[in-house]
Amino acid sequence: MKATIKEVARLANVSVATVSNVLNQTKRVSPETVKRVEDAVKKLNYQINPLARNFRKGESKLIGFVVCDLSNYFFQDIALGLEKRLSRYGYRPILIDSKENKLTEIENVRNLLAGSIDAFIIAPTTEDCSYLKLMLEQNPVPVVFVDRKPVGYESDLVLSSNEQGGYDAVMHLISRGHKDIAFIGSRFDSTMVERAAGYKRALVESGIPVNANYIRYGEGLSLPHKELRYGSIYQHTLDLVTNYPVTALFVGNNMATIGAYSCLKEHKIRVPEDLAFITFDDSFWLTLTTPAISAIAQQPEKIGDLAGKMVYQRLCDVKNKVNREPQLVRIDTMLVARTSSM
Amino acid sequence: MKATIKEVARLANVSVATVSNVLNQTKRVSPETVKRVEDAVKKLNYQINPLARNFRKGESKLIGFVVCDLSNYFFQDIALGLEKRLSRYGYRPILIDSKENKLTEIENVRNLLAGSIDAFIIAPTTEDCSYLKLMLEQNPVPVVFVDRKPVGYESDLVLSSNEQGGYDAVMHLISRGHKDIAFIGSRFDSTMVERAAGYKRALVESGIPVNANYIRYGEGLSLPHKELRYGSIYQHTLDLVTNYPVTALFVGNNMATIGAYSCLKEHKIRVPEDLAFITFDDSFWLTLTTPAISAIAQQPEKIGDLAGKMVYQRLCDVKNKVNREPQLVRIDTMLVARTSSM
DNA sequence: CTGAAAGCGCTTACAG
DNA sequence: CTGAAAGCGCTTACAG
Repeated sequence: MKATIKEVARLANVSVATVSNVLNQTKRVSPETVKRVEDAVKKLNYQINPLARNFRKGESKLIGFVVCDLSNYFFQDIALGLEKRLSRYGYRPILIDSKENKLTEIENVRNLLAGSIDAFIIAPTTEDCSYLKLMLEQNPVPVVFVDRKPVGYESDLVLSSNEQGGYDAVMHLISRGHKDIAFIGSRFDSTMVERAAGYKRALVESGIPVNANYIRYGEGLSLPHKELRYGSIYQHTLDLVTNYPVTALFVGNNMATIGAYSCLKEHKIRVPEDLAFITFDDSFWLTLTTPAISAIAQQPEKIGDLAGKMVYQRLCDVKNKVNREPQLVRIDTMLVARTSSM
Repeated sequence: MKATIKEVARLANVSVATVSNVLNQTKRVSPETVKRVEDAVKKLNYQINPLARNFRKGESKLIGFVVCDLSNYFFQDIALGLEKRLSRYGYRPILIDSKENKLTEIENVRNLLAGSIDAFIIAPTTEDCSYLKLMLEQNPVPVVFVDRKPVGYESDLVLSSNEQGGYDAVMHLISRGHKDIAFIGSRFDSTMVERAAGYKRALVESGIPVNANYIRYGEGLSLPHKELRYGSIYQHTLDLVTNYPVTALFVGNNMATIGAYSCLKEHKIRVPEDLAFITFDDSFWLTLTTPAISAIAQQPEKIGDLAGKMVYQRLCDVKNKVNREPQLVRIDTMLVARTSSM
């Protein structure tokens, strides 16, 4: 059925070693021999058997992308960038959803590891990633983290400029005359804390006192989009607009915006007249709402691209027995001002 | 470093064949021997090397999901259902984006095939899938199609009840008193034609003449969400509301709705007062617009789940040398009426 | 019920 | 520059 390297060798009248060397350009082979081999390959329509090669080389060419919440399209966009980059190197990502559940994440990593993955890219569900120490001890593979900063496991890391993004969002609101500005993060984690830090810096620099009541965090559950709208973000939003004189709201990510904006809509809070609104994460539907929603745009595809680059570098380092310090890279964000904050 | 089956055999004082048989339950082994093997496995923390096993068995446990347009979240939701189902069988999907380009699709299939994929699930970019005949000739693997009906290659197929969904959408509009109802499909393909057929049946059954000017198709390009809004769908929408006395619009899918709804918003067409609106595909953001948008909901996760089931069945059939006719399965849709059509 | 052995299709020191 | 040969870690007839 499918030709093997042996048959190519026979037809070309050379050894399998030579065929392999021609195919992989691992050794110099005389031009005439190369020609004979290539002709035989063409004639037999030979294609290398990757199963055999991977087995032999002890690699799978698969990279596990373990995502805290795949229903968040932000991560799917990261996956797009990742796939594009990895395919250039002959690698493929395996996507797997942790559903914001630490145990699921650990189970996923364990499964992938047992399935002979070559490396990991992880958007962790919680900060504590010390479990990786034990799991990767016997079987060390490179890890690159994205979007959320891990604790307990030192490795490469790609993050957005969260603090600066938060700062830009709030400076924008302040420039529009707002002073009573609230922040709602989707959950209490390093990423949201960074965005809140930018929020605070903008206030402090502008001489506006920071009011602890104005800073909220949700639970960051992985819920179907439909249920999101009645979760804690919705409640925080309602509480803020009902019981506090806030005139502007900065929401920490796209998922939280679903809850917050649903609340404003249902309670007929006029945006921006009653409440100016801006979110982290740009999405196509932010222009289809009335009014269109302002955002601090992240660059998820770029994050994925870079993570792919970095993990490949590590893979090369392993082969070349090079040792480098873990790296932290930040990706810029950009203010996109729309009617909701104008 | 990592223990092999040989070491387990030595420690348990049995042959590697016996260890393999215990591990895979391929043969009866005496309880005492089983115990000895299991103890050895535990002691050495042995894990089977999937690379070796896959090579030996000639399978990769990977299934290629070749998607016409991954930026359409509908397909990402299918992927979610697919992944869940396949993981039960020990398989994993490899996602790959054809970007609505036939050549890219063919190239993707070729690449995956060279990468030793065990089967395909394909959402084809165009109807003509005859290229598969040649490519799978030397290396036949099961194929299941989803969402779009192929021509030139007979295989299993999972589709939504498009005709019925279109019918339901339009009957809903008619029940609200509309007679001048337009349809815009994202592109001219079998799926959109089916939805248009439901549209026509509803009109005919209600004694409303079918007006050819009211039926439009876009180009179905894979564009970034932001550019979609100024494509042909936008133009068709503008033409319809400007030059024809239409009072209701039925849009063929979620992507087209981005273009159509952007147009209505920009031209301040009041929905539903000036124009009632309903789309195919439900999405979370349809409730965040003003007004909320009615939809014929598909069940993408269920489609993915079923496609996974069917492809697995085929894989089993191949092993058991069973031959079955290609199967076509339809998944129900559901009317979700919101303010845009009320 | 158990084991010895062949072999899947490659890659890679090693020898010449 | 080329080839003979070992071997990666399994599974699977086959023999007993």
